[in-house]
Amino acid sequence: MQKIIIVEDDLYMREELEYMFQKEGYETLCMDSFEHAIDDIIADSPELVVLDVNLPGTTGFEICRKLKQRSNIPVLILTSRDQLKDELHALGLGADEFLTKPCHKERLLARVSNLLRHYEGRGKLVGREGFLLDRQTYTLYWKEQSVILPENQGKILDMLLTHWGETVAKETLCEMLWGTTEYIDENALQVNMTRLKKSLLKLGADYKVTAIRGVGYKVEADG
Amino acid sequence: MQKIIIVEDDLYMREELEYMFQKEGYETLCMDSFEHAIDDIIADSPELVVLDVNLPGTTGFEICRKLKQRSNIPVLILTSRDQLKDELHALGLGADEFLTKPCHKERLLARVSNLLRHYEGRGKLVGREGFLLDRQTYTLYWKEQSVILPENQGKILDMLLTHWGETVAKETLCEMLWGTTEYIDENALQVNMTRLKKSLLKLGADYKVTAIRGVGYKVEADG
DNA sequence: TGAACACTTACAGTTGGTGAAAGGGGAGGT
DNA sequence: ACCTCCCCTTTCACCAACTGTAAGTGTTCA
Repeated sequence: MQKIIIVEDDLYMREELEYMFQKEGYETLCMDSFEHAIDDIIADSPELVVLDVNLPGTTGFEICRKLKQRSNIPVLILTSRDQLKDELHALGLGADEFLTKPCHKERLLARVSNLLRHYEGRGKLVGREGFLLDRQTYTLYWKEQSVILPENQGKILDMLLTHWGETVAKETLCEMLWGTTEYIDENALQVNMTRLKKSLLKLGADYKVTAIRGVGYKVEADG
Repeated sequence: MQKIIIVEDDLYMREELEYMFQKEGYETLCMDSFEHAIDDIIADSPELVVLDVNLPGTTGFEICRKLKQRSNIPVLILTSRDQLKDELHALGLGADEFLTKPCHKERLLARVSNLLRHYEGRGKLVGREGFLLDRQTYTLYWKEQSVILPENQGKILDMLLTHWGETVAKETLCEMLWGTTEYIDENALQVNMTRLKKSLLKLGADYKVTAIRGVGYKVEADG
């Protein structure tokens, strides 16, 4: 079942949305604490996030921006301010849809289903805008190009992308690839790293894999 | 450069849209004949199609429906009728965006760029909604699943999908695969067909490949 | 019933991913 | 300056997957 996370502080609105989505067959989850919203949402990896703009202590715009930096989860922004500049701002931040309250129930549901349709069938993707990896097939998408990575390179890149910004320990990578931390063949890992780097280079992507001496590896913007 | 096809019968509106898109850096192409619109659009394979609803002899809805049956090209429907039911109808037909005229220039451009962003990095896809093939990697997407097809199976399915509904001659398929019509090894084609069928079956897709005795093959809905 | 035509299976050749091994290169510390 | 880890790179042999050939079975239609 497709899961929708609703981030909204107004209780009445929240319950109305939840009822509406559940009646349509979606699984819903509401958030009323906004401190660790980003991490919570990513950990839950829903099919869609519905964000209110006016939230105590933060804004939907801010959550949207941070969320889009670290994931590819679809975002719908819902607000009572129907200013054009809000809509442009939201779309500029990477929001996928922008609707104003009050909104016809049918329109909201149609737009939600439209949004989910766009993301459906793509498998689960990780990465940033324009640099995405299909976790099922290890197909890497970059600027109109798509390349299939061999299994090991795909697994490594998957792990690195889900921990964007962090350094992933060599032990973690070895365990994921071969299921063992005891006898670690670091050489095999290095060879696969070389191959992954070569793949990224050949693709011309603006991202590269960097070694952190004595610790592990991480991905970062190139140049 | 990203190409946008504008289907609009009103000359003034057409030129205004064309000017706006060109100023923004898009390549534009206008259509004023609507008889072979579908085939022309697919042959041109633009990054986006902007459709007016009221057209002489047909409607934007009709073009959208037919286009979506045979391709995955993004469609934006632009109309002066701002009825909710039109919007629901458009989205129901598979349109990706629906806007009403008159529309703020900024809003239109923001929505267009939003739409293009969604399709970017997916490579070129053929097929129907929910049953799509990446022509670069031969990755087949079906209901949250994604599978990589071997080159030959991919090429065959690509050819069959781009000619949805039609029967593709065995000679055509052989020529595409091996570049020869003279010495046709039909057996090799049959073996690859068997393998493709098995792949589709394994995936559980609602589509199958059928042989047309003495002619060739085609894809159709299963069951 | 017979003759095309389509389907299926088995097999061997080729290609491409994989880890082992070994040598080269660079950063950091003494 | 030198030495020592650690990381990078290349080469080689093994293995899995894709491919066409071949041969045999099943199906359709006159």
